[in-house]
Amino acid sequence: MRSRESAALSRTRRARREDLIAAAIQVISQDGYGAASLERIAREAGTSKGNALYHFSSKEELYQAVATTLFETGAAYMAERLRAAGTPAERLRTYLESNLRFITLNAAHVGATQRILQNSTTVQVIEVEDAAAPLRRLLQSGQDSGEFGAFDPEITALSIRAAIDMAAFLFLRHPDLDVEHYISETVALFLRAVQPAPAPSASASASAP
Amino acid sequence: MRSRESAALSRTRRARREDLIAAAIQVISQDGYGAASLERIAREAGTSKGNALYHFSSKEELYQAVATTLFETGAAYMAERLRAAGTPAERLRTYLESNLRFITLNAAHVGATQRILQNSTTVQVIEVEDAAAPLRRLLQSGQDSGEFGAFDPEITALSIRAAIDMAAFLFLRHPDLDVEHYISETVALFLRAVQPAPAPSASASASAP
Amino acid sequence: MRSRESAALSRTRRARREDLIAAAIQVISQDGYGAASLERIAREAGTSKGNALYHFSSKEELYQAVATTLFETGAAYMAERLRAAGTPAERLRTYLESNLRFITLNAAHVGATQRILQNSTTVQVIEVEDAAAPLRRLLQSGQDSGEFGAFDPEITALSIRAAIDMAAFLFLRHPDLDVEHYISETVALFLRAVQPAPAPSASASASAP
Amino acid sequence: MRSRESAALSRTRRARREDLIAAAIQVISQDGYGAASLERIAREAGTSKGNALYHFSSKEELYQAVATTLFETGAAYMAERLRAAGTPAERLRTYLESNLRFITLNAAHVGATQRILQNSTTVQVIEVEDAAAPLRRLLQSGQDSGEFGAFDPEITALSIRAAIDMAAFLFLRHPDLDVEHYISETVALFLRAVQPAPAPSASASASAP
DNA sequence: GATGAATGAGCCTTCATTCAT
DNA sequence: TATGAATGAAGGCTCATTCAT
Repeated sequence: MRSRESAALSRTRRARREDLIAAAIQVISQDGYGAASLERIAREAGTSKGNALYHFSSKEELYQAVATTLFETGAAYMAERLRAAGTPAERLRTYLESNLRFITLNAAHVGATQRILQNSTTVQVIEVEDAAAPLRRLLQSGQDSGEFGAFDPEITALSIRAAIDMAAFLFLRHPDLDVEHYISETVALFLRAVQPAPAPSASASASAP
Repeated sequence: MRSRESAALSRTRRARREDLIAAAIQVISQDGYGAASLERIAREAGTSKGNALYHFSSKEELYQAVATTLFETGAAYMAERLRAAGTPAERLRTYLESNLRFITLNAAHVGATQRILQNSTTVQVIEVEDAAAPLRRLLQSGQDSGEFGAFDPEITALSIRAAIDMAAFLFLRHPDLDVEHYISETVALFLRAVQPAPAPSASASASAP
Repeated sequence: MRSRESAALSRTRRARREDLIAAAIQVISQDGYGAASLERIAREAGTSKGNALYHFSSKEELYQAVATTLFETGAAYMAERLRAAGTPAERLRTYLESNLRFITLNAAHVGATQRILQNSTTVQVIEVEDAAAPLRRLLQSGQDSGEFGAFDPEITALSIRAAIDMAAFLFLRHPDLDVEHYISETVALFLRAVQPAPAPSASASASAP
Repeated sequence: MRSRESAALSRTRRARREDLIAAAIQVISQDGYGAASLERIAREAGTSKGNALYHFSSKEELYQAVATTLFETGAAYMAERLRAAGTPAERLRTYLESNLRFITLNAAHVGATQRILQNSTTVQVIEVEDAAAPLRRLLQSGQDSGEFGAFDPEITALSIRAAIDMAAFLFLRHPDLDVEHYISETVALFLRAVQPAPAPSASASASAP
């Protein structure tokens, strides 16, 4: 006779860890990084501080898990969307859309991880490589093909990354934001920015007759 | 004992406060917000924890002073540059240039203040208004005059602010960055982005034969 | 290591709290209110400052517990003694005797609580009502029945309370005092004081011929 | 031309000390013993912490001065009133009246001194002798002359002292108290208490038929 | 797996005291 | 005399971590 309670008690190791990761995200998002003590997080997860340290040998390790799970799910999410090749402009659109949509779906997780990475000295992201590097290569390929205009791809990549990285806090502060509108506007903004300059022909001045 | 250091001893109250503000910026920039204890900051300023609390009645007040001095100097810096009116495009250029140049000149101060505002619950910036509001109005005036294209000025303003706010950490991480190049590229990027769409001439419609 | 002290280790939460309450009483009685630091109290209880704050969330809460336990035991002690009704004189005798005897049995606890109530701004006693009120009513009932003389029951009650409240420090300073003698003398003193004035007969004026 | 300011600046040493003593009394009475820091007291006296320690070499010395001035003025006040001899009953009346009246006139000073003596380990009162001793001798002389009844003079003296010592806090808590009524009632209370037992006349024995 | 108890380090803050001016 | 500046000790409290059960 396996009671429901026994099912609850036999929670697998993984489930408990996920509870704690979710609790850490929740506490950091709600009360701030500074207020996120192990005691507080464990209580949020419905367990004890001692047990939390049974599943994660240190607080830093729990925070590392928060970051790692985010990058794993994020990478999986975007990998399938970015796989399909296309023109650089299409790939830039897909990159922005998938990034922003993933962030809107995981705003608390993203925001908490950003706080952790900002404040922790030991938590590291696996991809040590500059987060803007893939984007820079994408922009360069667009310039090589003549589809994009002339600009410093490094700096442009950084500006695009800034807009993306800001999104989590934007959505956390304004939960009622129209996500689709925000995404399409941001995509359009940067697509305009990377377009080649219009030929300085008569038609250019024609817009202000 | 230290009677020879009369110069050091005659330090006025203001000088000591400035020392402590500078030390707080330095420690936060160098060792991180979490490592910035009063003891550490006071040592960095060449004084004692007790004396630091003699000049600032609490740690929060010291942090508030870090934020306030930044906004005061920042407002003074940009006020004279933004005073001169001009076309919206010129004003956007000036806004971006003065913001970014001020940040490059005060990267540590800006970065430390951002960390403080993120982590402190009590430190407040005087201008409660949304930091993106003046920018949004600037963009709207450009649209009204027909100089700028059609886009959501709120979202565009947020993206521009994101690029600006990111700059401090960028310069802190990469002190060897070519500041002028970075500024001119960023300005050009967003000026392109707000331009009106080119007239749907033959070359433009060529993409859909 | 300490696995042999299973008795000590199995101490329940309540036992540890009682240890700390007893230690607080001991330290305050012995070294004074000002010297009673949490560190000192915890050492006296055989534990650490951190653990003391694990059992009581603040020093004030520990002090509140010192006061509360005193009033609980005191109320229980006197309730059964005062239950039995009787003439006002008998009830006054019982009130004084039970109060004073309880104090002699708990002099350190009473004295420490008085110091706490004098010095703490937050510790409160449950019975907000004036401590002299029940005594005042007792005196009034004696006057109504004619058993007591004419006097201001409020002021008399205050004087009796003063004698009672002083007792704890008296016994702490003079541990060798004859308790029973002290109690019976104090009872007799105040019983005389509340007696009706003797009839102004010849015999009364005879003492001053 | 001696301006008023110069008069203020040339305050004599004694005047400054008295200011500080008065400020200490005020702060202790108003904010409590625990809140009475040197900084707070000096500010109340209109001077600086450093200057306070110029006039009193330590905080304890200031507190000692608070106690000493009280006992000097108190002794002077009562000496002239107690000088005139009389019957023990008259002297007891005078003792109580002068004590209580002095306390009502100096309630804050008396209360502050009591707090200081309770909390300080070093402040001492000059008359180390038991404060109740003169009273005990007074009571004994009344018993020797047959004017007072049979009771333990030591314990009675302590009860009377308790009523007196409580008076300061009573008046501080209830500033609207009718002082003269309080004094006359208290005097009458203890005069009754020390009277000889009434002769076992018929009316007295009537209570035990 | 899980918990309560316990510890020790570190932090902010208060405060008496010292000292140069 | 008087003050501002500075120091160091001490206190209450938080918290990550350890451990016995």
